Amino acid sequence: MDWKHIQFDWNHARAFLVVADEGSLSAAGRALGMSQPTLGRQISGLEAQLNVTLFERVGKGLSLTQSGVRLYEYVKQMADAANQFSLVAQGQSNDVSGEVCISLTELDAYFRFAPLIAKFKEYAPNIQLELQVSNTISDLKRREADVAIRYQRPTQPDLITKKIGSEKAYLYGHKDYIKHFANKAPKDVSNLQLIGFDHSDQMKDYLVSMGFPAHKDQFTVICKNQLVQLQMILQGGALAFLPDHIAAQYPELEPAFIEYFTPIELDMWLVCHRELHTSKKVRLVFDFLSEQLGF
Amino acid sequence: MDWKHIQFDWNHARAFLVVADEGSLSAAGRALGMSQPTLGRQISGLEAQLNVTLFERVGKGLSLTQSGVRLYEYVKQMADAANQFSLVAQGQSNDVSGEVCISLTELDAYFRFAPLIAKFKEYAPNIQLELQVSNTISDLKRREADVAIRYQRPTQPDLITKKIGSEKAYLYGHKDYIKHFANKAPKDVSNLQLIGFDHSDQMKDYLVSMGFPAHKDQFTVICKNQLVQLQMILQGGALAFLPDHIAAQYPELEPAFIEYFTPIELDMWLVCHRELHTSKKVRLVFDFLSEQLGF
DNA sequence: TTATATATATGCATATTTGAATGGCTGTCT
DNA sequence: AGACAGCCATTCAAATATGCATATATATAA
Repeated sequence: MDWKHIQFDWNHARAFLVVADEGSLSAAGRALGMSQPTLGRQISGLEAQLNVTLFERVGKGLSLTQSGVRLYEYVKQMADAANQFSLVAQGQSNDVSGEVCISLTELDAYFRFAPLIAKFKEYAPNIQLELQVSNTISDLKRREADVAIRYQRPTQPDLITKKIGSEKAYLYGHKDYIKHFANKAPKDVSNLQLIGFDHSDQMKDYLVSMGFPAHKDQFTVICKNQLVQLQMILQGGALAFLPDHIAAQYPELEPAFIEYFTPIELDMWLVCHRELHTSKKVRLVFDFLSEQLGF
Repeated sequence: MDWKHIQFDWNHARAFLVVADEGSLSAAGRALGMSQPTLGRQISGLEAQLNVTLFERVGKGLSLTQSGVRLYEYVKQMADAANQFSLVAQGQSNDVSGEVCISLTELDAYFRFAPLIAKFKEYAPNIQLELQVSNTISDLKRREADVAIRYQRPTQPDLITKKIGSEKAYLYGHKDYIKHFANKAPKDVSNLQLIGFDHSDQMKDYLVSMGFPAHKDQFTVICKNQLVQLQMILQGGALAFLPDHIAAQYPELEPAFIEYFTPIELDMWLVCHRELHTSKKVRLVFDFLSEQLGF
């Protein structure tokens, strides 16, 4: 390997980037927590070492020369890599260790989080995760979980929330079952079997509001566990609500009465205690989920 | 902009890279022109700052930890960008200025070099180029040119040579002209008109060796200037040798007797005085041409 | 085992880099 | 015009990083 081309002072390169972005030595100094003379000397040093004039000193502030503009691109690349480096280093950091508890739904745990665990292990090898898989909303205030994925915007003011996505839910069923009432309107279909979420009338009322004369008797099964619901509709013989990104993974599933319904729109929120957000390990998990699950 | 993630010491990151590549602090010190204790302290400093153990001290030499392996990728990226930075900086350098004389053929000047001048201006704004366009081989020893593109390997020992490509030359002509003797063998075509390069019998002898009974009388025009030759065969009525990459730019040109000839193979050499190669400006031009025209 | 070569770690004198203070310059607002 | 705010350059003492000399550890080979 030939190292002679990387022998210039890399910290000076960083100074160059920040000064170019901030527009002045003073501003760069503030942004970087260094003094203005230091930045000035670093820039001069780099210019001397490279024999290139990077800035034109023009009264108030500096401005990049043409050479500076051309070189900017490459320090930018260095900084991007440095950023990644730092980010990954944070995860590998020895003092980021311990357990973090995540509350999420069965569907998210199964379909969204499970594929990420290998990546997470690389990202933060010293953190152990506890998954609290349920559809009941855990109480972050009582520390039932450190981070939660929710489908309703939390109202408590002392929580940090971040919208990380949105999805649509349709009424899905096995295509063989749906075939029986293809082209029919919901009101013309009798004896349709539904799988309900709980004993509340929420789902029934929603269907009725869409012009579907649903009745309590049609709820063959009531089950909060969405994975079980999914398994049931895969067997055919009943319909249930399912987010479309999950139904898309099963070619045998099809939406029912798609032209009669407006889908249920659900926003996906990442939630965390305000004070926990200052904890390195929790923050790391929060950021990881936000980055991996986000838009 | 948020700079807090790039606040670690970038020079320490470089130390990390070199130590990882060289396998030991001492080797890295030698490679980098620094002392072994310095490298050692830089690595320790980085480890302390990131709170990550990068190396395992294992008797003789160090070896990367798992965290080190993961982070290596990113310092590598930093170094790649740093390399680019340095390379471009060299071109922008104020002390790389002056005139450099390039000797090349008309075809290369016209077709290969002309498209590069804007890029070269960016690459080295302070260098002025003089092009010596001719097909006679300039004498680099007498400083008739600083850099030359040649199609014969130079034999003088005090020249730096680098093979930067190879091309094939066929006998080309306008397709309307070639139509007249389509499917005929060269020996069955009488009165074919050729454009010769000089008064030597080189071209004639080559054609004869290929089973083409060429005769001196058939050389309508003798002209060393290849651009003029090209212009003439574009008018139709004669054939001339032309590198295929140039003929490819003119759809109206077609190779003649392609199945009866093995093409002339030409290697393209970049040549430069051995002592001139230590001159920054000449070296820069040499490297630029090598990179831009090379394979 | 012992000698050797090569590695890392440490103490210390020296060289370099840094920040606070200061002065000078430029553009802006009243 | 004059006061002011914001910037860069310089000075100098203090903090920091560096290299040399050297002590120590570990493989390899006689």
